[in-house]
Amino acid sequence: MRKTVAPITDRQKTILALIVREYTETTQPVGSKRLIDRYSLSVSSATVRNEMAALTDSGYLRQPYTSAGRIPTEIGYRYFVRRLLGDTELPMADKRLISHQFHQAPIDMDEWLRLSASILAQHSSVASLVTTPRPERALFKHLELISIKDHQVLLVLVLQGGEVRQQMLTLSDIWDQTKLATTAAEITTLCAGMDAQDIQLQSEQKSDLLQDISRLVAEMMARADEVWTGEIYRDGLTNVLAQPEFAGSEAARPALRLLEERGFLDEVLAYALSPNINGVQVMIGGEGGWEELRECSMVLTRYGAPGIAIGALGVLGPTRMAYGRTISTVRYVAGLLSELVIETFAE
Amino acid sequence: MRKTVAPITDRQKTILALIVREYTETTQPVGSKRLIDRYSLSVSSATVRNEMAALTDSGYLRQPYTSAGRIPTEIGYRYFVRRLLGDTELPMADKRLISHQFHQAPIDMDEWLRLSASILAQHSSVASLVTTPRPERALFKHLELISIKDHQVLLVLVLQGGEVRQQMLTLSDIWDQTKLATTAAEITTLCAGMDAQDIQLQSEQKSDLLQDISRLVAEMMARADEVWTGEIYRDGLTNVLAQPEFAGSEAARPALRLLEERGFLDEVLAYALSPNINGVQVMIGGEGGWEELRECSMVLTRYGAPGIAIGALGVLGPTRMAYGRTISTVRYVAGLLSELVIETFAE
DNA sequence: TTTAGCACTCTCGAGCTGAGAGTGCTAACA
DNA sequence: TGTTAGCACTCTCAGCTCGAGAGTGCTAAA
Repeated sequence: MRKTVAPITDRQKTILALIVREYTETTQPVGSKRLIDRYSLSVSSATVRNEMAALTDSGYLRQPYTSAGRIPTEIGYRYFVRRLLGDTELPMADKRLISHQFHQAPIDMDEWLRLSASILAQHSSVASLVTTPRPERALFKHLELISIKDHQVLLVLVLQGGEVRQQMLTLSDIWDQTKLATTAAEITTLCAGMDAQDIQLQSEQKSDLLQDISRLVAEMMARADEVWTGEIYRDGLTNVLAQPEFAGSEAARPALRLLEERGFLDEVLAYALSPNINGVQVMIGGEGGWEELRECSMVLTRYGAPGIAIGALGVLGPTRMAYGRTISTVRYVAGLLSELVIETFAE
Repeated sequence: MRKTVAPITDRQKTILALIVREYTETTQPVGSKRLIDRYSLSVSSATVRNEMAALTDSGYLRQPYTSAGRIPTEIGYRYFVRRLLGDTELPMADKRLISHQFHQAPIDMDEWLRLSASILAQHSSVASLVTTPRPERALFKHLELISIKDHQVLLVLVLQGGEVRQQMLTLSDIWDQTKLATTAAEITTLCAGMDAQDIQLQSEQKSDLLQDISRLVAEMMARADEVWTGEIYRDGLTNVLAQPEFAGSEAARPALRLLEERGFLDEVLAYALSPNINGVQVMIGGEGGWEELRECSMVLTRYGAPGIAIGALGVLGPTRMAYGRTISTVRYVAGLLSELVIETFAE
């Protein structure tokens, strides 16, 4: 037997895993008797009790009150997810179901994202979160200037990957549509494939309208790199409220409130999208440092393809959530969306 | 004394109004004693009791249980809102506060709408709902075709008013960017200012690429008329949960669930936008026929300017809501947004 | 028509209680 | 030395009673 950081025997691992499983199913503190009744263990309840006492000492379990059953602590959940859970695959039946829903939807990225959020929410009874995909770095594709009225001009900027950004602007002089079109075409040719910085540099050598516009374009692209102005699809917020541990309590409200706040979402998304993070991330009990999420966990991942377009998706639910199922669902949906992104945006 | 449809004396009106007011403030059934204690009435509690009994018989009030105080019925609320409330103005201080928040925000319609939702939610402690503005009927402004890769073409359609719609399409033949640009310019010239139907008709006289594209454009515009693909900004969903009558109960969940459902939102918006409806609409206790909203009310209105662009905004809260304050807030925010729409979109 | 008085009704929270679940400890056992 | 049976003990929870309090409707007098 090798030493680990947290000394925990194999039997204790088994018991911890069973308690997590039982607790996520029943929402009730798990006692030694119930455990051996339901999982035909080859030891007696007294032995289980000893092991449970040991796990409690080590911090993996806790008792809500003296002489009640045990429930996992955050540490317990973390150990379970990172060491005991392994890589669970979504059952074939579920995969087929989800894939079917995907392929009968209309061919429209918006609809796919909405659907993804809905599937995640329903499949795991949690709140879900899906962003639009976009290139890691905004690259210029096309510019259009459309005269609206007098000094008012609509600037339509198309980025590589097909993201469209528009902005209304007021020019100091009046230009006719022909002049605007020529300018737009000129910039389109000059800036093809450039990023915000390149365009910024280049704009300094120009003059007049050309300079103003291309500087503005650079600004818009810089903003596109920083702030996620894309839509964020949410679903199943009320699922969280339906969880028994939140019934009749106020505990879920701050967590849901967080999902309405742009600042929080931006931080979470920035984390999920940071390039040094790979695979599905699980944040248990507000690990990230949000007090409001104490009784919640998040399962997050990136989707898409580097160099083409990436987005983030994830799920927020009670700490007591079916991690195996949720993680594999998140992973599977991310996989499907990645395929769609590649199909749609591949250059 | 003249006969009315609902025979109700002036004193009964006063008492009904006071009960609504007191109940919305305290969330407690209102008794005769409390009423005369707090509002120095010139009659005794016994008289009030008699009037309350009469109002109960007529259906304006009800008792949650025998010998408790009274609370307004839906009928009571409706009578209050339509006959007793009058046109309340938002206090000057509130107006200034809101207007200030508006004018220090960045000049961007998206931000304004988000802000409106946030203001509505905070100001009345309810859930809010704000749509993007758009023309009553989609009118063609400009078309752009951008070659993405091989057969893939990005179609960018600009509608009058500046709404931008994009769609990726796959053509059977490969066309270079020059040809695409020429085609787009041609359609832009031919279809300027037309609506979906005109373009549909006209497309029949053309051939090939021109016909395919303009037919597609007509389709997109027809869809723009029917379905609200614009964003819907929501805020304050958790405010509703914070209301005491929903604390520890499941009653608010179905109502919030409804706000996540596109079908419901489309119906509500269609109602708020229907041209024969004017001013602020109040729907009390799920008047529209949604069972889930039994304990909720909605305050809805249209904003914008006919012929330019219109949108809808509103609020969902408990039946026991501060109608005066809410209605005037909704009206005021709609007014501000209308101004912004006119400034931004005026032709 | 209004009012004072009064008996009556109902809720709500506090306090009590027994059942039940689960524990930790001890001592016997393999 | 690890495992197990037995047992006394602890704590929650649902159900109960009960009295205070709020509010009513009725009656009879002003």
